Amino acid sequence: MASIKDVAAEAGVSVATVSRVLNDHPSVSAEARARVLAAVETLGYRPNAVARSLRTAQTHTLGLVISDVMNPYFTELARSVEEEARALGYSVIIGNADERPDLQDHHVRNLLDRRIDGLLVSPTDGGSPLMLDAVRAGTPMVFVDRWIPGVDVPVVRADGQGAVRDLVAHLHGLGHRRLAIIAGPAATTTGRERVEAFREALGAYGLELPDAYIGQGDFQADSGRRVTEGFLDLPEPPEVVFAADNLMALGALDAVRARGLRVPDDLALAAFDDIRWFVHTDPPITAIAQPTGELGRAAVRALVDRIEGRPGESVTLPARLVVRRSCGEPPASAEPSPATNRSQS
Amino acid sequence: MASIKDVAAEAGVSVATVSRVLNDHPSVSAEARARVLAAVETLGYRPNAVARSLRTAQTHTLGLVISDVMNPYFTELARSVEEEARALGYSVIIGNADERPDLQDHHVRNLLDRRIDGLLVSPTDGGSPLMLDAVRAGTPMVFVDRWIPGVDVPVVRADGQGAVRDLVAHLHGLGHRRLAIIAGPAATTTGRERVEAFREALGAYGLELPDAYIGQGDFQADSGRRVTEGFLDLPEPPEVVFAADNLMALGALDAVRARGLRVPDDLALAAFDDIRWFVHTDPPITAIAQPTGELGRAAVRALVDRIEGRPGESVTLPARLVVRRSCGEPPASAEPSPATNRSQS
DNA sequence: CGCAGTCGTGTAATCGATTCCATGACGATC
DNA sequence: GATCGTCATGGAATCGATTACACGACTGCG
Repeated sequence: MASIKDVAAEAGVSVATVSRVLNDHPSVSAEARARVLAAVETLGYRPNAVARSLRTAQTHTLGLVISDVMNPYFTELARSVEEEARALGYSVIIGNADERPDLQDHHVRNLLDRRIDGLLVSPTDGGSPLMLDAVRAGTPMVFVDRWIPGVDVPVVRADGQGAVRDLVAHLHGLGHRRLAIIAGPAATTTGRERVEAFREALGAYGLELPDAYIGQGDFQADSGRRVTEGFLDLPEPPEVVFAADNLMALGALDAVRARGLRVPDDLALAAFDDIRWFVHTDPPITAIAQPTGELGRAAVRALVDRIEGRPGESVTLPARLVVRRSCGEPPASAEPSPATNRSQS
Repeated sequence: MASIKDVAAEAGVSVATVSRVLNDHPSVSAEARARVLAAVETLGYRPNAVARSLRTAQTHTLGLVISDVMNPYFTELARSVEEEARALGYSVIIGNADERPDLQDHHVRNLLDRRIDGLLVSPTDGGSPLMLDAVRAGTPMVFVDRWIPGVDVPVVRADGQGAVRDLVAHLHGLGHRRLAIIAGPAATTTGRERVEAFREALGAYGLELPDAYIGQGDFQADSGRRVTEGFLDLPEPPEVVFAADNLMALGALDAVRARGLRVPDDLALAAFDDIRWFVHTDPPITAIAQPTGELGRAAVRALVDRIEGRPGESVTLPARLVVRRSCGEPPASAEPSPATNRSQS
């Protein structure tokens, strides 16, 4: 593979001149520039990003450590992150933590070793020493979706409180009184917050959220199945299950189906995070939709701001309720088109 | 950030000794080793992967250029690729081509500039000059899922022919005679092959595949919707639509639903690529399942073989039919459990 | 006791870029 | 015509690692 020296030799100039042409520095004669460009062309030369990064101490790369790529919500987040980053001249390296703190640390370490310019994290736990060290060392960082309390890092996330209130209003209106939730890991902010928002919304209707109706999940389908089975085995099972993410909703659906029961007749179901397939499930699933693409883009902008020395601020966007049929009688009118979901709030 | 020089100074040895300790080279005294490790500890030193890569001309990184991350099939592929690569001591950088040749080239160029050790590609088109140049230049490469004919690169893929035959047998047995397909782009091997396999399987039953029953899709949901609408507008619409990937099946479902029609009564539906949600759609969708995880792992092994100087061979694994209810009367027995899908062949 | 071989260590070259500094040519100004 | 500034260019240092080579100390053997 041709190096800058080869180009310099071919063009009959010094490496300094080649470098200047490549970085279009003003003081290069038109003639030298032409000769260099011709040499670049004939040799098929491409600058070595590794060498360049060593010298400039910049990689123009962002790290994205995500809780679980197989979760469509995070897949979409990753996609929007990459798009916005590309638009701003950065590449993205994704690390999939699979909801495992050890894997998360592995990826953070790997990304730091590669000297990425900044880190976007959706933390799987309450903050490992490694992550806290990275923050202390001044690594530009932004949290997205989930965050670690008490750490001075901008957070870009959706606020589900209003939507959860809308959901509970909807459920209450359908006559449901025994409402249960499949929570995410207590170590995550979203795991805790969604339970709190739910409890608070129930309180407004004078309803309780007993411990037996709080199932401990881990944001994976299997835990949704397991928790739902537990709910169904209760002497007084809930009438509604609210899954704190879409994968646990899938598991809940599996569990209900395995018992030969039906949604919503035997058990109503709602989920946090809307995905395209929810329109076509049996029945279509009522969900709380996050502005995922906008979150990803805002997170990248905040991170790049930090990297380039600007403040980089936190952003909170509202989530919204999308009513379908999984909680009971269909809404007044069907969704106008399969492509767009109707919001009720 | 501390460098190897700082460690050397702290430990009172030369940088060479530090490097030897770090790469556990045999000839270092126990005492020097201890002092170096202590210094590494107190400084929180981590080797700079950029500098190391420059010197060793190895990045221990694989590039994965994938057609579309939002497609669950590719998401799963990416996940298994990363897992196997990690097990073999490599990291993976993913580039999402979004089915766009220009984006694909962008990512290939970017990865090449970063001097990745090898490239895993699921080509979106018939092979850009850039990609062909990379092959010619000797970049270790392996194609996965799709490939470019006439290029000497190992291919790891699933063979769907048997499963497509099984599917057509199933459809024929249900009494369907007018079968249509939503094809993928003709520039991709999977786009062409699936049509050919379908045509051939139909032939075995004396059935034709008229041009009107071949819809041109692009592996994205919108095209599935558009093509299905076209089919439904035909004077003699097909009885079955076979979508060449799961996203186009989603689009087909949208289209059928928008007309107020039902699957399978008004139009039967089958898809290439099985995903977890197909169990819970209305109705559950009959699909051809690829051994996705095994494909990803095999592809990484082949690529790493190439990188480390071993041959690196092509692998073809069989896909299998998973019968559900989207084509007509349910199979003899229901799926035994939601977690495992029953194969019929 | 002397010589060869082994072992631990340091010096310095190297990877491929960027960039500071020096130099020479040339034009403008007084 | 001397002086100064600008411009194009090249030489060399530098980033942070790895590694070939040299060297001194020590061991073992004849």
